[in-house]
Amino acid sequence: MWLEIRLKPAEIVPCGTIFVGVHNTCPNGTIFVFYASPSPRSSWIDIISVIDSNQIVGLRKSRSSSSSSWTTRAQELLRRRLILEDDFTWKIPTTTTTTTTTTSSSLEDEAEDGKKLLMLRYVGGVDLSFSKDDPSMACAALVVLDLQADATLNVVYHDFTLTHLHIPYIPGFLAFREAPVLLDLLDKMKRDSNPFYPQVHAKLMVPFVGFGLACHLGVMADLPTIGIGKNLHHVDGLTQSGVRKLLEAKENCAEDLITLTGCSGRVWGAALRSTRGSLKPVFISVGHRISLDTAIKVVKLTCKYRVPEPIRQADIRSRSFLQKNQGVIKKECD
DNA sequence: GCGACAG
DNA sequence: ATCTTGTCGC
Repeated sequence: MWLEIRLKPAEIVPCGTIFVGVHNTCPNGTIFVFYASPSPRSSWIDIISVIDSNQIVGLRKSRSSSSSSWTTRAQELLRRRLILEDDFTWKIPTTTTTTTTTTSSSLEDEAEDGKKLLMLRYVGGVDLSFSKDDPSMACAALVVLDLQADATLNVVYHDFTLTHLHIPYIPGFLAFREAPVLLDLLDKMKRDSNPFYPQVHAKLMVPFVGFGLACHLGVMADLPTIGIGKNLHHVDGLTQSGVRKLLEAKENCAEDLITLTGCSGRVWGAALRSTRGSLKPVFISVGHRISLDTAIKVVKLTCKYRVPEPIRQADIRSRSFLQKNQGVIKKECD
């Protein structure tokens, strides 16, 4: 539900559009406010808390003390709930190189306290594709892959939503644009009690930054999440060319992996050359309820190609679904 | 201060 | 993100 206010040039400079409303990326008791300025650089997003119907508190984004990036109050509220350590009940399969038919490559294992530990099996992935003709039209995809012992990475579930996105892309605020429809897809799957729902022994992979989409979705859906980026969002002194240089320097090292530490000393994630042939790395960050080390292990397990398979499949399938169906949608609108 | 910036 | 053509290599 949205209230859209179009401002006249006299009211604010530069003039733009303010959206106010409830939003499924909002913590309870809060309202989403989004100002889309003609210049994306000066757009902002925030969530305000509601005291009663007439009073509101809190406003505007604030400068994060730990880095050079901007965060909103919304992101700060969600960050309080973020868990940065492993917090799940499953076990990670051994890497493919060591899976020499361990006769009982068992799907269960005994934990120290006697509890059964399930092997990680269902890994989710999400992505959005956009229409060329109508940039506001998008197809969101959720896929779940089966991470069997033979590592075939079969897609066992997929679902799509065609939608219109009224919130523009602003670096640092991607989650406000893409999280709502992805949360809907997850909710639908959970409501249906789908056996492949990536809840207990699974993960969802999404692009990231700071408190980015992966963290945002992870907290909102209460799922362990990993952030995957094909490009690096430049924060805290980190640049893609800088990372490239570091990787070149490590050219002959065994591990094609570097930790991304910003000028502030904060560790933002890792850059990994996931395929032997790829010069360009993928960028990994923790989302929710997972450590960076574990996140990297899971990414390695799901990399048939440069981009981890859950993300790749979500990307491919969302694009083809959009191309098959946007014509149908257009006809309906006539 | 300005510019850089996931998709 | 989106649009392309060809091209190289297994």
